[in-house]
Amino acid sequence: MQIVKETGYQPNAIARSLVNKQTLVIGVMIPDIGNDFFSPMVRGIEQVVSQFGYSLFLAITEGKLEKELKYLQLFQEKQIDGVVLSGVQYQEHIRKFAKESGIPLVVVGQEFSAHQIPSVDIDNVKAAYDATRFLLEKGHERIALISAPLIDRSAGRDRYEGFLQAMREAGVAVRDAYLIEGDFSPNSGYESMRQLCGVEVRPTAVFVATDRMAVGALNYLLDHGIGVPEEMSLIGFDDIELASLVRPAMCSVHIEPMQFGSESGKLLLALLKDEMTNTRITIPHRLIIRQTIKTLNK
Amino acid sequence: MQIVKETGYQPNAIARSLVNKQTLVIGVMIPDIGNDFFSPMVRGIEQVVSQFGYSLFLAITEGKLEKELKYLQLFQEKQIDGVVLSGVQYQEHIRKFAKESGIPLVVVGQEFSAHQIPSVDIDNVKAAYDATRFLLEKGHERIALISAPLIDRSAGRDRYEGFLQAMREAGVAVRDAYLIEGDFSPNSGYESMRQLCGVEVRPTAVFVATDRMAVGALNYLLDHGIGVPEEMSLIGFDDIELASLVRPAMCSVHIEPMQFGSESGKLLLALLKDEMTNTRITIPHRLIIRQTIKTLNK
DNA sequence: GTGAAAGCGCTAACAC
DNA sequence: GTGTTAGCGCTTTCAC
Repeated sequence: MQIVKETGYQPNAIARSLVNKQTLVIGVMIPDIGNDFFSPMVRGIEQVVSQFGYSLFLAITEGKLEKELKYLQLFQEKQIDGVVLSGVQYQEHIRKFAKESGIPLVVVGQEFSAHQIPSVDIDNVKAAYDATRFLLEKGHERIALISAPLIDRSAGRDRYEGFLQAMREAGVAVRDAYLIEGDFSPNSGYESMRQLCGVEVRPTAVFVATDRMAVGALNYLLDHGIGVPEEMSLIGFDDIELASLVRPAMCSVHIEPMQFGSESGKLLLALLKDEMTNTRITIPHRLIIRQTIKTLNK
Repeated sequence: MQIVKETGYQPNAIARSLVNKQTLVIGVMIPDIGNDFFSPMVRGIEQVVSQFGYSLFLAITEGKLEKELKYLQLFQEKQIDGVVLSGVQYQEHIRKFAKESGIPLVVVGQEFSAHQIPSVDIDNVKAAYDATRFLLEKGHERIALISAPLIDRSAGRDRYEGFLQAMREAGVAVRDAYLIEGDFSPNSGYESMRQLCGVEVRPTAVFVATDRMAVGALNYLLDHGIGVPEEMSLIGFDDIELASLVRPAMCSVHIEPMQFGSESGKLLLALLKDEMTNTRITIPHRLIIRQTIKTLNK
């Protein structure tokens, strides 16, 4: 033991992994790291798995299929113990990976449970329903929606459905001109709001499916002297820091990205111990009321 | 080869690494991943090293010494090929690591070159000098500084020095009450601005050492009906997306965090091939003029 | 208890 | 060229 200290001996984890068939590393595959959802998520994963000796292998795909495939293979070659992935474009390869690799896998923020893959997500349709309901309760009826791309199941389709559901339930019709599809960027929010303001009968409120687009929408109003919330109410989704930093501070649907990470980390850890399987975890959400919603007296 | 396909054979990179003494992974150690500087930096690293077959091992330290030490050791145990680190608190251990581990290392956004460690950074004092100089040229003389914590060499001390240097050179005195030290948070910017507005002779402009604090400062002004830039000019530093998303859009010193990553990736790659050593790379910066600076006629 | 040996899956070096 | 073997640094097994 004295010799160990004197020579500065460091055990070789590679050799150990070779015999133990366990690398103590978990792979995290995401499209982008500079993102208000993915980066706290990664932190959440790190926080829980590091307590059990695991470290992270980061796979940034930039949303490219080729990189997704490359990293999926790398996960196998490097004998990764488990993987959590999010924001995947092409589900087919993931399913194949899940079946053939034998590596425990959990998916975050995406619907995969139909394929027997454990996942953690929020209830997007319920959350969008809640946001819309809130606008309705404040007396708004001419409510528009700036949605995320509808090919995106969670942020796009599900939130779109939740919006429609609330409107339908309240018995208020929604005009086609009030339904606009953005592309996630602040700029698309800006342009969508420009369109909305050009409609003959302008809406009194808009639900924007992501905060980044909502800030763009807000900026259009600010830049054109349209009072918020006096002339137009606004509620976003995600409650990223930006929502509270902007003025007027924006109403939003709060979710906790770090919680997605910690929950998926826990799920994966359980999978690695062969405990349970095929679970689906739903993270709670809540409305955050700030300055961008006006109460209308009908 | 047919058999290979039929059996779905995957080579075992662990075994390969054991004999090759090369893991093709590079370690990235940062305090926080949800950060407008670190996350694009990581992306920059990934983009260049992935082209050469390397992947990333992510070490998130949360600024804790214990985690820094743990990961430094893990880097050795896991036979990481190279490491890039940023935002390190305790330099002593890094130096020791650099000398004893034999693992190529590059440091980003921090001054380490005195210790023979390759680094990439901007010229913080020059950048702060330029920002201050710009304010001076616009006719301002009562200029305040909201600095980052002065224990931080790059964002704190260096930018502080650059500010003073420009003021001294212009021959304009700076009052003690105009020098406030923030803590990086938007809220500290908010409170610092409150202090500044309470001074008998209010400044006409303030240079804020980071955009996040600058947004806090801006919000104080907005919340208290103080016109920006009519009554108070503002320039931030970093040019994070937030700076352009806020209204009025903020002037800032632009740096390209991704470039820090790609440059450090290139440097590390060179080190791994035994090309050069002990280099120091300086990333250029530039002023971004938006809506928060007023021109004064003296 | 302490010590020697086998083997994890690969690559390199050596034969044939 | 094709085939065999040694050995990377560790853990586990088996003998003593």
